[in-house]
Amino acid sequence: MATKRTGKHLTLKDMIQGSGCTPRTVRYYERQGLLNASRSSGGHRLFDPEELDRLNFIISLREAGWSLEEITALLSIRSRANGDRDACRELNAEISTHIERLQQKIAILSKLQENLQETRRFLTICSECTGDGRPALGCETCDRLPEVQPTGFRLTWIAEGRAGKPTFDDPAIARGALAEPKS
Amino acid sequence: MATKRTGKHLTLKDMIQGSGCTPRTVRYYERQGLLNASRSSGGHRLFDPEELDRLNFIISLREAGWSLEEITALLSIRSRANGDRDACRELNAEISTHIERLQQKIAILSKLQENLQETRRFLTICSECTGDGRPALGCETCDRLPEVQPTGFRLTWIAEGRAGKPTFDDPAIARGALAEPKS
DNA sequence: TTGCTCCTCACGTCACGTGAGGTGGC
DNA sequence: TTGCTCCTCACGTCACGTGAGGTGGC
Repeated sequence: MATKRTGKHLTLKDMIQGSGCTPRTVRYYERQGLLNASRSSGGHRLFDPEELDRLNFIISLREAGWSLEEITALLSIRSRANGDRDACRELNAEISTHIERLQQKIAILSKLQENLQETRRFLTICSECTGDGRPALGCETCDRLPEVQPTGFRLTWIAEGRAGKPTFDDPAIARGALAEPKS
Repeated sequence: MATKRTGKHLTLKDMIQGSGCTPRTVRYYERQGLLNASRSSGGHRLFDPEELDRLNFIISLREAGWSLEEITALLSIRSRANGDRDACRELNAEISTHIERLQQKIAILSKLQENLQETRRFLTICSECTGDGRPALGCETCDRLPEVQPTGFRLTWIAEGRAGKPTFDDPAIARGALAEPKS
């Protein structure tokens, strides 16, 4: 990486390139006190290299759903505590609850992932649909589909496809009473 | 679950209890067209049981970082497409990119989780700190800590603990020139 | 000197939160 | 009738986005 340096400092651009976030976000975090920056003679922000690690840490905590206020609190535990013994205990407790929340979130996302993968598998069945064995009222009782269906499939496909309209453009269906204008 | 029913419909309360979100969120989603509701004679919202599944699906997609606009688009692909053949292809593609994004996000959160778990392990070392072998300027060069440290630890502990102040309340340190008022 | 980047207002937006004041329904 | 829940404004907030108009620095 060709990180342009002003002395040993990073510019706004370095921060952007090293984190993938927007300039606005970096400026915002600095104003909120989450990042520290000195200024060049022309007023440009100059960041200590460590601030990039800090930025990336903040970004992943944000991704995990933490608010900026919670992140600020986490980062300032040691400097605001009554001595290091307390700080160590407090930080340990705080991080433990963060880990728990994180595990719950990962569990939710993993479930969603399975749901979507199953949905895709079901759509593969539908992509080979010929219209045979499917009643005129839609896919709801199609005998090519397993009875137990993932929510994603039910909500994006089954529920959106009823209202009595024919589904695939199979001639046997298109000839029926419910034929619709085709594109 | 004692879901109170008005006929076969769910009330706002049922939706709240079945999803864990706030009333405001349910109302907001309905106004945005993400949920459907009929009304009782007194103007209270009545939801079809399927709307609760829809709500929970929306919530997990939100948790995964999707915008309401993206969710709306995903849910309406079939009803807005030029026929089901197209809809099936489009939905499949859309879900595939969603799965990819989701996997990336899960990877980021898993890394963060490891980072925090490692940080906690390091803090355990610090909780047994006696002050021996640690220089007066802080923990930066403490020989009880491995050289390679997780970012979480460096940012919440090391970086917040320098500025030349003594760290643990060890008498040998407290006697030094940099002693601070203790609580 | 030219380009690209940076700067600060200042208003906009997304996804809700939070009262304020009034009504529904067991 | 009493309590609890529901309703609709309407303004607030969090974490930024998006120009507008002007300057810095290789």
